[in-house]
Formats: sequence, structure tokens, C-alpha cells
Amino acid sequence: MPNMEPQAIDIKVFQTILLTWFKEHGRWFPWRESGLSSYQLLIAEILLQRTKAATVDKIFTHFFNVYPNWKVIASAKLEEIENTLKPIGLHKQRAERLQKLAQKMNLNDSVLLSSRAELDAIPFIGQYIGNAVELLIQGKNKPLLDVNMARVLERYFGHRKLKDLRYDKYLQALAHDIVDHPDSISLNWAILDFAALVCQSRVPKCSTCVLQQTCTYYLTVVEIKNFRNE
DNA sequence: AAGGCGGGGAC
DNA sequence: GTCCCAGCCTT
Repeated sequence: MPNMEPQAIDIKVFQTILLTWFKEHGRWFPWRESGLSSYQLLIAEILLQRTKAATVDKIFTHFFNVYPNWKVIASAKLEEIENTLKPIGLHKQRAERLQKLAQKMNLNDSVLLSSRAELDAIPFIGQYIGNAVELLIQGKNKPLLDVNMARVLERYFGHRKLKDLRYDKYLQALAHDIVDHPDSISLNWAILDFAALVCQSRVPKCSTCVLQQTCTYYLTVVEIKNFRNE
């Protein structure tokens, strides 16, 4: 039964193995540095939407040199923001949203970012970024549940029922249980890095995967193929 | 539930 | 050329 809620021991194994993997193979990005402002953290999440982390990395430093705070974005020319964002795509949409957000946040971002109710009322902040703010700014144990984390969890523990991951109770509960850990941030990053480097969408590297012995996908799909020598 | 946004890298 | 990427809004 792939949709059964996993036992606590299963989650513990998953957490422990991935954190160990992360210490050796985890990626480094500037937005993971300590001491970033809530401005930088929030902008980073918007830049990362539907965009590879390595791609965002290329313009990240430059972007904050040009736009160091909400005020500068709020008063900038929209076309210039678009040009700055062009190399990472979705630039027209993102530039407009960033500027509107900046005009709102410029007043009092510390208040707006302090509670989930406030966050949910802000345009362009959905479930993912809401969780990211709670995790990275408020210090809560919340999952960065995107298509990549979903893919890892579903391959390992079993597939969700609903197409839209935001409404799938099983996947939501599972993700929350997984990152309910003293080092929730590292665990989140570990899963995202693992998704990008090992448990990839098209050709996952199962043969060298540290989770293969306990992975549903490996045990029910990959190993059977190997047995048949396909 | 489905469509649109988008350049860039991997294959 | 095709697929995918730290989503979200509109219809």
C-alpha cells in the first residue's frame, strides 16, 4: 500500500541517511549564507520559482548590488528590472510582481512577514513561499515542498493521490513529518539537493543512491528491471 | 483542472 | 529538438 502513512522509524531512517549525504554532497549557494535580510531571503525565493538554482546563482549577487532593498526596487524603472532578470526567464512577470511586492513591503515588511495569516494575504506569496518564510525567517519546521521534494518523497514513500500537491493531504502530512527535525533547514536543503543531484526527474541515479535499500521506487521498479536485465 | 509565463542547461 | 527548473495567478 504505497499511500499508507509511513512509520516513525521509516522517517527517522530517511532523515538520518539524507543528512549524512548532505554533509558530503550538499550544494552551496549565496542565499544559504547566514545573516541575510528578510528582503534578500524573500527575493531569492521568487527568483528560484521554476528556475534552476544554478541559473539564479549567476545573477544573484549582481541583482542585490543593483537592488539592495525594497525601496530601490519600488522606485526603479520596470523595464530595467526586466532586463536584470532576463537571463533567468519569467522576467516580465517576475519584474512586475517584485515591484508591486516592494511597494507593499517597503512600508513594514517585518510585520507582514511575522505571521502566516499576513503572508497568505499578500499577492504572489503562495504555499511554497509562505512555508519558506516560516522556515527561514520565523524558525519553524516547515517543508520547502515543490515538485522536486515531492518527487523524492513519492518515489521513496509512495505516490500521492491528487495531481496538485498543494491539496494532497498525504503528501502534505508526509512532508511536514519529514522536516519536523531539530535541523529542519538542513533537512530541507538536503532533500532539494538530493533531488537535483541524485533523484533526478528523468534519469535518477538509483545504482549509486544511498537510499536504494529502503526506497519504494528502487525496490518495486528499478530492481525488477535489473532482474529482467532490461 | 488547465493554461501561461521563459531563458538556459542537460541530454 | 525536448524536457525540466526552490510557483503562482487567472480562467
